[in-house]
Amino acid sequence: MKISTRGRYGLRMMIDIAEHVDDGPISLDAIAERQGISFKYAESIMRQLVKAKLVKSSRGKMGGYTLSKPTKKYTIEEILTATEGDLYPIDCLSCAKPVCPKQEKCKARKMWSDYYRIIKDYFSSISLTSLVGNSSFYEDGLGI
Amino acid sequence: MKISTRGRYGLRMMIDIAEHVDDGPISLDAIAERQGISFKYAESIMRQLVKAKLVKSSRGKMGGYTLSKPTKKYTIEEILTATEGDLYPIDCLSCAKPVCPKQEKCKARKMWSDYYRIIKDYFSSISLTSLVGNSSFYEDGLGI
DNA sequence: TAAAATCATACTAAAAAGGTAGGAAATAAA
DNA sequence: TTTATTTCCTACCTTTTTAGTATGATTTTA
Repeated sequence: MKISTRGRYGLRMMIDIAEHVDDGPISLDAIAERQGISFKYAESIMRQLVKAKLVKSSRGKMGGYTLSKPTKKYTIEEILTATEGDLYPIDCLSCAKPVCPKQEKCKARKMWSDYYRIIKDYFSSISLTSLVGNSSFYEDGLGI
Repeated sequence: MKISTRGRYGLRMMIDIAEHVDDGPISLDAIAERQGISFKYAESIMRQLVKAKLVKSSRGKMGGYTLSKPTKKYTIEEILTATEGDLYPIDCLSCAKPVCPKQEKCKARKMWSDYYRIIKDYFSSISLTSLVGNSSFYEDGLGI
């Protein structure tokens, strides 16, 4: 039930880009440096974010990464899904998986699907803006 | 963000004991057989449940496991906590861990602690009774 | 054209998950 | 009191996932 470093680092990288959104493309070098993540590991996480179309990349000198839409349009749900994979607590809730043979008899399936709905709604309700800069959502000083 | 087999199997084992609560101590052999879990693996999961005082054991011939309180008094939260470990999404929320040096600046801590509260409350609100037999909570036929 | 940047593939080490093995200790029934 | 049945305990093994590294190709702008 723990989130992995990919999810945590991915979120921090998105926050980092959002906080430098006015500076043009942000190089991975700068992001990895600021976030204290190795360049190579950050690179592999960034690839997931690009693949999920959450960030746009520009190559070559002066290149880097930029958000593909306004900060406030991002939800934490889509960022976590891109980096962690789906948020299902159990694989058998996924459409992609073959139907569990015990599904009809399974006494906990509804509990898990309700749980999934709750956490998905929760993360969908929080925008990236909430985690950026002096956000009101976090004005109590609690802090990833 | 996935639950492990220990959590899922542990829950099924608790349901199994609850469904045979009137039959005296239930042998692990019978539980493992019915649940399709290897005896040895079930044994190691059961040890956690005993340690957490969720079930009582009686040794020797005719021995086995029994609930240590009425079925309806169990919450899913305590069963998952016993088998999965704590439900924290990130370790730094745990009191047992040293305080994170970035805690004051951390922009996501409140998001994670709110998340923890939500899922803890959710699982605390569901009793084991809900998952046993022809329960009303699951009368729609959805099924672990 | 050279430096700075992303892109792509493959590999490795450490940790966690999942599962086994063998036997000791306790207890109730024969 | 013996024997079969049962839980208890420690240690170990295998597989999968996580976390991170290495090497080099490709693209682009100054």
